[in-house]
Amino acid sequence: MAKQAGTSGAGTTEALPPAPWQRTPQRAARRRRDPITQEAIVETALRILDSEGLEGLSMRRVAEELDTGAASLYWHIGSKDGLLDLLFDHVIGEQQIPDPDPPRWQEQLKEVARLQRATILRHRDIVAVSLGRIPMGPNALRYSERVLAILRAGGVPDDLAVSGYLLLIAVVNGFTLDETADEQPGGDAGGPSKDAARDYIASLPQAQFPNLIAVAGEFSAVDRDERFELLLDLFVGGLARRVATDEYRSRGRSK
Amino acid sequence: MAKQAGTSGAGTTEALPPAPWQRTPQRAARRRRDPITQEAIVETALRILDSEGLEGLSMRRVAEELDTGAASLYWHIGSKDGLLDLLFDHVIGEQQIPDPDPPRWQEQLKEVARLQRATILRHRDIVAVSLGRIPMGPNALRYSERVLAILRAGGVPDDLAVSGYLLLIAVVNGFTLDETADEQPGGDAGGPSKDAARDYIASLPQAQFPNLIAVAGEFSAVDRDERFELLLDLFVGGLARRVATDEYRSRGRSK
DNA sequence: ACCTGAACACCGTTCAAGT
DNA sequence: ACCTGAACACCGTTCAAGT
Repeated sequence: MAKQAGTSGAGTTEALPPAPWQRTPQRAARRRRDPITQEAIVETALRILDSEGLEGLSMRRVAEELDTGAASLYWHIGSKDGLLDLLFDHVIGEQQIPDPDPPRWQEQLKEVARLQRATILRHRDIVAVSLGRIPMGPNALRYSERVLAILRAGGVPDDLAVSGYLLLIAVVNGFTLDETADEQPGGDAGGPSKDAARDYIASLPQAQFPNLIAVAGEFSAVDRDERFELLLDLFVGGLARRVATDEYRSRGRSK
Repeated sequence: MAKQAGTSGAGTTEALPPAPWQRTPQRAARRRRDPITQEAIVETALRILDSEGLEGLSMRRVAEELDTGAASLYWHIGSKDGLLDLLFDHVIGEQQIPDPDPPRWQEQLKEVARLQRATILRHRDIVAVSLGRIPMGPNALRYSERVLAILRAGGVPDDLAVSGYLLLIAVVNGFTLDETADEQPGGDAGGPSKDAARDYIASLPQAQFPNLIAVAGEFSAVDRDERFELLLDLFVGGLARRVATDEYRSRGRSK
């Protein structure tokens, strides 16, 4: 709580070399280096998001990590909301979408979905950041381009390609949103909530909740990876069948 | 910005009857009545959520609407987070799930999804509230019970019923989450972002974004209701086919 | 061109004190 | 049992001022 000299202080110690007996706090080597680029701000923000969650991500916290005051950030980014825009696009850029391999478009689409899920699980609170944001940054555009390439190369007609693309990312978002709600606490070992929920359901009045009680065991029986694959099967399978149906219909009509 | 006398004031006007020439601000009649029940707090919070969004929903704002200070709320609710729990469950309670009609289970499941979407669109920011929350309140349990009843009465085996139920609400959440991102501004007439996005995409370098540009028109062509119905078809259709497959497989194995 | 300290108008929450 | 004012430790953002 007390101010540590030379850590977040006023800069009066700048000219002094570090006294050799002071235990240097690990990253002290950076010390007033790299002149606060926009990129450095985004990377710092992402690190804080991962380690402390969206709650812990404040301008003051980012600034502290960069050895400055919060006000200094506003020359590089317009606002916290603007920073979150950059953060969102940065994370989208982490996904490496493969080149189209037409006969494998269904499997490739599933790969895209698995990649999205993995990215969200790696940066759990990013889905909260994405909430009110339309993905329109440079990385988001490249991402869209490459996913659409897979669908169109696979022979999916344009209207279904767009709807399928938009629905897929929305659906994966929904799944992981639900999934990340389960274990909020940062370093909590084991999950009390999953089994606790099952026990709680089992203790409910039988007369009022016959169905819920009957299936209580199933809530924790299927694991999440399996459930995710089921979702992909339902969705991508349905999309493929739709493509086939439309092809059949338009062939029948034109010939 | 200036304080209006007698509207959010300190309560010194309590004994005075309302002067007949003052235009009474519609609900001024309440005036220091009902002794701040938990329910009143929740309802006030929901009204603020709807009119001003989650951003505008602060303890102080809720208290103001109830003619008190923020501190007074803490005797009735544990914390703001606790209030959001109550708010979430309250909104879930708005959904009226029909009694099972076994042969119509697929259509009924779609109805459940449409109801969920309508509820979210009626309280747009509720999806942000639901973010880290596991639906375990009394209304959520009743809701789960009734949806599961529809699935099981329809002959869906327990494991698929649970997965199907969980996936459906997640998927609808994802869809509406995406949908509500488009027009954030409160009373904005017309949507600039939809067409603006299309125009922006059209202005991109052809060489880098051939697919995105080719389908630019499709982004705004299909309307949201239609896209939502497509999602329901893909999902519920897929689930039904899965049920049939499993039935066939288990019959084949046992006989 | 880039950074800073101090201030403004907010937050959620606590706590001693009132009735 | 219920409510209150004042305070605490935070926010995002602005702005005059420094180099």
